[in-house]
Amino acid sequence: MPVTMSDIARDLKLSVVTVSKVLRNKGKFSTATRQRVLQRAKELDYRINWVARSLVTRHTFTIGLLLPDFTQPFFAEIAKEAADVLRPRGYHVIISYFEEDPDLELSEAHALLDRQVDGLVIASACHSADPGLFERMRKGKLPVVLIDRPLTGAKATFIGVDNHEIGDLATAHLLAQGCRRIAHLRGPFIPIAEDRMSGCERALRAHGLSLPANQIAIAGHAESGGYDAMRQILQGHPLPDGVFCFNDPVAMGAMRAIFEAGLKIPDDIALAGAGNIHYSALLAVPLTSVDQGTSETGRRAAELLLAQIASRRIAAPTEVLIMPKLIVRQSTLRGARV
Amino acid sequence: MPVTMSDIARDLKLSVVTVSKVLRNKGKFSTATRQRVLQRAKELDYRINWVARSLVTRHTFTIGLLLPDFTQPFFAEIAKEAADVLRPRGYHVIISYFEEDPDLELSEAHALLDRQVDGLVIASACHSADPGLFERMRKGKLPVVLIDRPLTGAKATFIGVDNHEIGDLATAHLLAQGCRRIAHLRGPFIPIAEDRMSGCERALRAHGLSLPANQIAIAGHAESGGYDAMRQILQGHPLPDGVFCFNDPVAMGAMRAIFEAGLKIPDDIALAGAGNIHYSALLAVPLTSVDQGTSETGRRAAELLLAQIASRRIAAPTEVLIMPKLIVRQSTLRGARV
DNA sequence: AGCAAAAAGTTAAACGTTTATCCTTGTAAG
DNA sequence: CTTACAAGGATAAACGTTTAACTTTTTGCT
Repeated sequence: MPVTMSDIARDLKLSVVTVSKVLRNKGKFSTATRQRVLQRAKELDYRINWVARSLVTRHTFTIGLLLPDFTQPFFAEIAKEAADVLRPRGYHVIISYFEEDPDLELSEAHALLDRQVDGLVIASACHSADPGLFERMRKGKLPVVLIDRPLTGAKATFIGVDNHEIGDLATAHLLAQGCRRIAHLRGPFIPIAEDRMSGCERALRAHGLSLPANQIAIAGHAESGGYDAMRQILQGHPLPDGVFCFNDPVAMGAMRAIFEAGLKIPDDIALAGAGNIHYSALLAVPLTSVDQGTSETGRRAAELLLAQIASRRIAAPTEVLIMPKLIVRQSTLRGARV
Repeated sequence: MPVTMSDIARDLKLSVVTVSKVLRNKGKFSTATRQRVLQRAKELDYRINWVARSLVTRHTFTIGLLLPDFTQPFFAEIAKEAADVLRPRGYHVIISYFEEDPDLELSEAHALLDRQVDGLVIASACHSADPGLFERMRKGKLPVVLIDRPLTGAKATFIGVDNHEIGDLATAHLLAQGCRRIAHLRGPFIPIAEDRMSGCERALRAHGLSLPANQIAIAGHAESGGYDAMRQILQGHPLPDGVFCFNDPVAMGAMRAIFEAGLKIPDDIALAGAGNIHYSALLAVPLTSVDQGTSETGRRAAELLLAQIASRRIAAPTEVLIMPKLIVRQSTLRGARV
């Protein structure tokens, strides 16, 4: 029913090939036929069928974006920045999220490949690369960029933040603010959470302190987890005077728990998060956070992917580490008291 | 290079058609060949090529989602809920955002059609439907669901919230809390913003009050606009004792401006927003907001679209109006003082 | 045994493009 | 006046499926 090239060709008594060449402006044809084709195309409101074109060119101009959860501001911004880079080059983004479920992640990844995406950006929930998936991508010479969370065993380009440094920066700042009993609400059991925690420990050791097991609670990555974990810490004793949280949503949950306990931030407990999401500045107490260069991550991931696609070969796996920046706000500002 | 059906067919000395039928489990074949095909497919790690299938079936199992900005929590949640409904049915979502730019919106809409999406969900920035676009969709019998923002002149299913009621609910609540000088930080010049404002006026009239022009400021839809608009109101006189904001981000900006002016919420000024976004509960003063049923919107939009696709015809344009709910939090709680 | 119908496949064509190769014609150089 | 080559275009095949129509073999029933 929709207008096709052969409609134009028939009307103009030309071959489809000539029409195709004119519309792509490739090959030889007279300016006369060029005009006729273009005009007829406009009259009929011709639109190319990308499915048909993709089948023969083996190029869909489509990128798969596989994220744990795009209602998290961090990932939403990644998606936006990536789309920003991709769109001017004619690419569209197929988005897929897997709610931190490794099985779903795997099946969605395959589904995106089945749709013949030209490349994949993945922020994985898995610890290690699935051999089947990566074998398939290798065979298909499909460009991949991993973001945020590296995948052990994956020979792929990775771009993320230095998570060690995040833990170190935040903790060192808490120490500089005079905190001496520091607790950590840790993330899930994935490398980036381990790194943030060990960065925290590194900073403590540098001050001759340590992170005792009873000052660590498992919060996961969401607000509710932060709330629960903080309540757990508040049961314990002695109470911490500074808390470093895996990320900002966790810190928000912690904030809620601290308020409920009738304590003050930062006076009783100083609170630091990570991620520097948009709303961190607007919270009950504006939240000190470690910025992880979200927009740069999304942007560069897209650029690296496009570069791989353009070069028609899989790049030697590179690792881009973005340096985090501490953003100090009220939640940790209690004036240094050595 | 990738494995195709003809690879399987060749190995098994069958025709491609038989392989195709087995893999789709459609048509007649013996259980013996069924086994052989399935096993060979597994051995070769065969994956269907959706581009090829789509070309002949004219069905891509792909839905276009056209949003103003998916870093806004409201739209991110819409996207998530829609994807949640769509995925179990085998659909994927191509996401596209246009930063409130009508030209970009139009070209993106056409680009999605060029990719042969099976349906479109649009939260438009335009006031009225583009005849060209809607003509194309009508001709192609392409299902569309408009969400959040209706489009005058568009004969399409619409699902959104009763914006009149939002303004009414919030304002009536402010009045019930004893506010008597109510200001409004209005959104952009689009129908939903007009409705929220006129709902606000309706509630005021019901109390024999009005919304004077100097108590209205244009905030747009973002935090920064809310900040500027509130500062403008704070220049004026008399100061309001209650403010209804177009949405929550605007209210957050207003909150910032009010604090900067050294005023207290809700004692000096009560503040109400709309949208009830996730972080509203975690702000400096937890924000009273009007919930607009975001997740229901996304979910039902997807369901309505799937229903249209299944029925193979464009539904008679229906309008689904979701009733908003007032969520009272601290930012307006000052105890009734008649 | 005879016949219809079902079962199990096959062949041909189509979906809407692009790519590669081939065929005319006109023109300029030798 | 050839010859060669370029310009402008056409034809054939391919991309990987599905659909429709057709053939052959088997089964069931009387």
